[in-house]
Order: sequence, then structure tokens, then C-alpha cells
Amino acid sequence: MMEHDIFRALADPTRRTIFEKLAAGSMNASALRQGMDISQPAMSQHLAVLRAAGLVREQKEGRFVNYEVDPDGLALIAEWLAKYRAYWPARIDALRLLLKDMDQ
Amino acid sequence: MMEHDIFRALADPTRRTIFEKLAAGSMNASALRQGMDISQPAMSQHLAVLRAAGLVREQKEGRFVNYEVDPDGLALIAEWLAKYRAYWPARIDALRLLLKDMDQ
DNA sequence: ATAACACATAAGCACAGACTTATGTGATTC
DNA sequence: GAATCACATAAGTCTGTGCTTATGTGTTAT
Repeated sequence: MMEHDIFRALADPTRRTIFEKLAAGSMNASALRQGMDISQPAMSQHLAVLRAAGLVREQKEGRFVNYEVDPDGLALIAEWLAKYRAYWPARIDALRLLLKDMDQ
Repeated sequence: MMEHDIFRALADPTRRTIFEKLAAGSMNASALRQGMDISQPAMSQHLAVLRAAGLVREQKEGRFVNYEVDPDGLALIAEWLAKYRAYWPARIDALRLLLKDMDQ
């Protein structure tokens, strides 16, 4: 199940860091490694997990592979979260404001 | 970090099922086990993980312990998700509609 | 008071998964 | 065309974690 892949992928702190870096801008695997003290194979494996979860997608450019955030993964999380809207606290007003922001 | 506990807790399919059951209505640990083929200690351990993550909270009633969804956990997920709003696809319009629904 | 109950905790085991080193694959450079 | 580069894959190791059985703690019932 896709939902399982998503949560399992995000359960690892290293992968969340990678995702966060990609959210700040598309990058190839080597650039992602900068300042992360992680081996090249480890990075490649993490990216494979994120890709399988639909959180990240690749775009081959010669011998480089550019990675970027895949909106589909975020949509799955949003849909999962929406199932429990009955329990959303008032604090989620912040989220509502953000969405209102998107209307502009 | 709290964020880590949340994603790690939800990475387990059994715990997601438990959370889903609790979202349908508060229950004690024994009731949760119904139709789940899971031992009593396993259930207790899963609930401890969900509680530590802030996804679930307990309410002691005599020798029973009633469990319910804790909105705080969901809020943390929503806040994490909000960080990446720049990448939200149009599909998340569904979420916007739900929020509009809450205004009533 | 003693038994039965609801749940938590302890200890041990088995498997998943995050890492390592080594090697493979395809593209670029010289 | 040989070397180098960017990345993927393979195989093995080690830690984390979800399970088990056994036992502990507190509550209700008889």
C-alpha cells in the first residue's frame, strides 16, 4: 500500500532531512550529500525509498540525476490527514490561513 | 523530537489500524483487540508508542483505560505538512473544501 | 481475603532495515 | 579509448523494533 510506503519513508530522520533539502530546491544526489556525512550508496538507497513512496521524483540529466519533491506524496499525506478532520484542534487554524493564502 | 515519534509511530501498519479504530470512537485496550488477532501485551506496547507520540491519550476509568485520539498529534502532522505547501498539488483542493466545511 | 480481571512491564527472540565495502552501468572528458 | 565521474546495485553486518511468554500492579467481584 502506498500509504505505508509514505509513513515508512518518513520514519527515518535522514530521509526527512533529504526531503527537506529537496523542498528548498531541486538537487542531484551529490549536492544533497553536502554537509550530511552520509556515504554515496546510503544516499542512493534513501532516494530510492523516497522515490518508491512517491515523495520524490527524478529527472535524468546526462550522468546526473536531478531530484525534486513529488507533490503526489504530499497529497497522500493530506488525504490521510483529512480522514481525521473530526479531531483537528483549533490550532489547525494556521493551516486554514495558509490555504486561504493559496487562493490569491 | 516529537516529529520523529509521530512518523515512527505511524510507520507500523498495526498502529495505524489501532489509530483508525480509535478515530471511529474511544475504546479501551480490550475492545481494540476485537477482531485484530493481536496479543494483550502487543496491544499495550503499541498504545504506549502511540501515546508517546501524542497521537493518542488515555483516561483511566477504574481498572479500564479508555483511549482516544489526541488532536495534538494530528496538529503536528498538519504543521509538518504546511511547511511544504509550495508543493501541494491541485488535488489538495479537497482539503480546502473540508476546511471550508469546518467554518459552519 | 481471595479470585478474576484489565492492563503494564520485563526479558528474550527473530526479522526488518540502515549502514558498510565492493562492484556494476552509463555518461562525459581528455 | 581510457580514465573519470555520477549514480545504482549487491552482499554482508549490526542495530532497532515488534513479537512472544512470563510476571507485576492495581481494581472489581464474590
